Amino acid sequence: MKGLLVRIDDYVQNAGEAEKQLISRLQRNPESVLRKTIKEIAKETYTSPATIVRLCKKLGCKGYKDFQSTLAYEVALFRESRDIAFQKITQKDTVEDIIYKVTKKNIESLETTRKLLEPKTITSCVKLLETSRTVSLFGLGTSLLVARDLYLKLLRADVICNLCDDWHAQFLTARNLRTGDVAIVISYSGLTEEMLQCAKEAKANGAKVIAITRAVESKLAAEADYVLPVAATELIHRSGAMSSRISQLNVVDVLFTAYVNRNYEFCMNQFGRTHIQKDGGT
Amino acid sequence: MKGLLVRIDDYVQNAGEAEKQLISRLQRNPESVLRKTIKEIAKETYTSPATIVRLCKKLGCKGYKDFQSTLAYEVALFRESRDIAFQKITQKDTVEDIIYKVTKKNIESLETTRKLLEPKTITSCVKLLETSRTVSLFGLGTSLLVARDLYLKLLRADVICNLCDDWHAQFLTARNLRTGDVAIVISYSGLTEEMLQCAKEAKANGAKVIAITRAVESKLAAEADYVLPVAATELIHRSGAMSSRISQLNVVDVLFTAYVNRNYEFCMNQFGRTHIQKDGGT
DNA sequence: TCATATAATGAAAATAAGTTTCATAGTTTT
DNA sequence: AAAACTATGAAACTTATTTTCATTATATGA
Repeated sequence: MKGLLVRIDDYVQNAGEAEKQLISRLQRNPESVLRKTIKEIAKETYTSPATIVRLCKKLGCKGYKDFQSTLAYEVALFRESRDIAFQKITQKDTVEDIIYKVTKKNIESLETTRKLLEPKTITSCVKLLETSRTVSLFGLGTSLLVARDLYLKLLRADVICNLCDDWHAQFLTARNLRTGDVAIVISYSGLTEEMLQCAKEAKANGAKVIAITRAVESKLAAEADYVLPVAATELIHRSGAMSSRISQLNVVDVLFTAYVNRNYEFCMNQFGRTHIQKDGGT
Repeated sequence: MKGLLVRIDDYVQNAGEAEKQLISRLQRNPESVLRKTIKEIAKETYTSPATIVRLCKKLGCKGYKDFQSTLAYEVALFRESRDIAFQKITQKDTVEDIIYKVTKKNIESLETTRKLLEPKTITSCVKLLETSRTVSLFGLGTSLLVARDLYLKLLRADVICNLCDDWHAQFLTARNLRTGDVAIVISYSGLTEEMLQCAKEAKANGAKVIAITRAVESKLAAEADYVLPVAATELIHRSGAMSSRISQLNVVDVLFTAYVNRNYEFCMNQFGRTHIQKDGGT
């Protein structure tokens, strides 16, 4: 079920005069509604309790009380997510502050990335992975680390894949692609010239291009067949620590998990074969 | 003001018999209280509406209604943060579920890692980085990606550092360490034999060892001079997607940001010199 | 021990809140 | 222009919450 405030917004167009008054009041300050009785709201908006109850029902609630508690829930979540809003790190910050702020920023970035991801796009990408002849990965700098992470995962699932460390080799890989291949190009900014070239080359050769990049101002996004967006975060600090790679890894997790879930039997069998026995992990 | 549930818990000791009944009911399932009337709760607990209202007032609310909405707010926040833990990914999950659950799991892992990090340890590690002759990084598999991330950061800050891709070369590096050097060993499980060997070798040669590893069952933690713990998460899925590397990156962010903050002028100057101009990022 | 003060509690009255019904006025359809 | 429909608020009705007050249990001190 959609959020209540969204439903209110959707309903405006069908609303009568009194209802519009009400909705305007609700939207102006949803939070204060929680502390008011139905009569008070009726008085404020020059409407009647009956109209209010009717509106609540139209919005899918059982009545005014139900409406209030649904709204309370929503407002609580909203407030929580605003809280997170970024506080810059300054030189005055203690180490304790830094731990808190850096982590918060990374969490915020994950939350935002989650909201950007569209299930349909993920599904399309998973299908592409299933049917592709080969999967080639592209990335430089920090994004190369993300590419490597995905590479390790795909390897375990026995997806035929390819990743070169340096750009020249990556470009050659792009040159050799053909119809039926998939290129996954990773670049946070979406502006790295080398990556754009790889994407164009891949496309020109008939391969499908999946980009893992920020949504805004990304030339790469414009080139790609499918875009898996990550939150456009600033630097955490002028230090250059950035949340983008964490969001990118989250996208990789989602994509790969979705892939495994659709190819469960096969993948589980593969994981059994590729599990490194000697220790518990890395 | 403390949370309502905390206040309830504080009050138990002063509570009368009927109130104890009530409190026990409230604590057992706070959420369901939101959907019940005062009479229903009274009946359930063999008490009376009067007693309930009195309790609400003792807890700092204006009455039962006020109590309910305060509780609603709290439950909403609580649910949002607790929800996370128990949800395993199953084959029935839709892609939408996967996006949600994977992200939540990663966020949970960051939250937990934040709680584990001790400011004092970070401070000690930063001091070590400042005074060390060289910093060598150790990691394999996924943890090698984390090591590379830290390597890229240290490079930019002009910290003399060292990272080899393969284990043999890493081991040789450990052999060559001496007093005044720092080894940062990254291993999620803390059980990887190769990493243990590197840590032991480094220590034997007089170098200080910082471990980025999970706190529990980690042999590496026992070897290290300083432990930067990450949350001990399970796999997100049998797929092998794991939150640990994201938590490890978060630790790297914290450590590096703290380092930069203590060496601000110098680092900013360096960043100016090492900034790659041609594009906005990777 | 027993009277008395004190605190805890529930029944029931009083108040307040929310919901439904119904009449009316305005609007659209035929 | 009549009929049907829609939106609305007043008022009746139902339900929920709060307060009052009498009762019971418990502790205190003579």
